[in-house]
Amino acid sequence: MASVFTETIYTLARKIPKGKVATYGQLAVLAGSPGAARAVGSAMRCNPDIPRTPCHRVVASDGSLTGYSAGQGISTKRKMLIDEGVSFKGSKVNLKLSQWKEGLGES
DNA sequence: ATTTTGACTTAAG
DNA sequence: GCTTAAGCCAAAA
Repeated sequence: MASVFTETIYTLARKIPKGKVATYGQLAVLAGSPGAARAVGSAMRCNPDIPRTPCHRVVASDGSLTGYSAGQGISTKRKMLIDEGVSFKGSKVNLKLSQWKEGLGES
């Protein structure tokens, strides 16, 4: 572990509902440090628990699947997202339909 | 404590 | 549309 910031990133990642994805920048804001998108990715790289921290639900601001060295890498990550019901736009995630919105649903 | 790197993001060419 | 450059934040060396 590195710090509470990293821990917050993992917590937020777990809060992402199935079939939805969040961007690094979004998690950074939710973590309390907007602009720390890089730090978020760095923290994810140190991801200690894959099933506990669905880093595959975290994508770039453009919906592009970056990083991820597990399995077949991007291919596996994309497959997992599709399996969860995430809408895809070619090789990228259709953020317009599947980007997670924290707490969206209240009137 | 300082320097380097990195799963990012936005702007410009 | 794709590539290159600069900016930002945090962790690791």
